[in-house]
Amino acid sequence: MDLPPTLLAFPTFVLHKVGTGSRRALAGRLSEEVGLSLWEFAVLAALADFGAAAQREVGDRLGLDPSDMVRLMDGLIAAGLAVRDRDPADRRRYRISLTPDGQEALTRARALVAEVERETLAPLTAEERELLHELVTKVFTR
Amino acid sequence: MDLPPTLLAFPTFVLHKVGTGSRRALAGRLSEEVGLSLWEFAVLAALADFGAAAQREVGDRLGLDPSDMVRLMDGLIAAGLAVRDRDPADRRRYRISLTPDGQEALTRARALVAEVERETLAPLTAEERELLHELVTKVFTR
DNA sequence: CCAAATAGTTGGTGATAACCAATTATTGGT
DNA sequence: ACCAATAATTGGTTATCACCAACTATTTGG
Repeated sequence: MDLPPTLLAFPTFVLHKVGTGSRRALAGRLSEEVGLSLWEFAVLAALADFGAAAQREVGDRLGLDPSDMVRLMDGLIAAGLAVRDRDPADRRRYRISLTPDGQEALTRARALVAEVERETLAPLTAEERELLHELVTKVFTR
Repeated sequence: MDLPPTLLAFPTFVLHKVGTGSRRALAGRLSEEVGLSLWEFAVLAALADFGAAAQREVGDRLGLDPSDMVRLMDGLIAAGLAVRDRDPADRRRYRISLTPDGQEALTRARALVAEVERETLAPLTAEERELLHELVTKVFTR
């Protein structure tokens, strides 16, 4: 694959290529080695970071449609990684929380993500990785 | 959308978010303002950068399946942006080349991409944009 | 109390990506 | 001359993404 200089001259083009490449690699290994999809990992991370929450709330935070959230949670619950309890104070809502298995899966996933990321960013020094992180974060939180 | 710190702590996660975000923005404006898809833009760029070539060759360079390449070229030819001539030296191959209209569309597309990119990377200084470009290029050409 | 809003669920849609197999026309190697 | 390889084409598949409408159950504001 020998891409045209015209495209490679655009930072965002290369950025997107790197982004999708690393996402693909990560999705594959996360699925194989921990049995999680990227979205499932994101939900577990949200539950760990923000604590138990309504299904809607987690979806909103991740930018996920409520209908997609239902199906995602179905999977996590079937896998025993999360539980869905009705919020007694408002019985429309659930209180989604991590099970011990979910905590453990998240821990393993986190380590794997870090590992795959180290591999992806191997061409960079530690300072460069940090710098890259800062730059994209600055763009992202525009 | 309030993403979990666990995810934001991964450079590649933020990178991917920025990549897809800018791609979405670019695809929309390129379609509206120049009438090109991103793949069509890529093909025009390849033709301009590498000169007339066989359909297969352009597809290989861009990492595009031959069957998808056929359908993409059908569109460009119908729009009058490229022409498909049989290579007289090997009549299995085409010689794909840009028409004047194709050249002109590419010029406008290039300018638009640069403009959208400036908007996307607005939070960065010129030096930071250059640095970001270098860093992602280093990762990409692992 | 009643209407409107909210949480969750179900069952979709349309776009795109990234393939793959089979076929036809043509060429190159031996 | 013949066979294998190549270029292009056709007609698919599978997965994911990012939605949307309609519905039920429940709560809240006026």
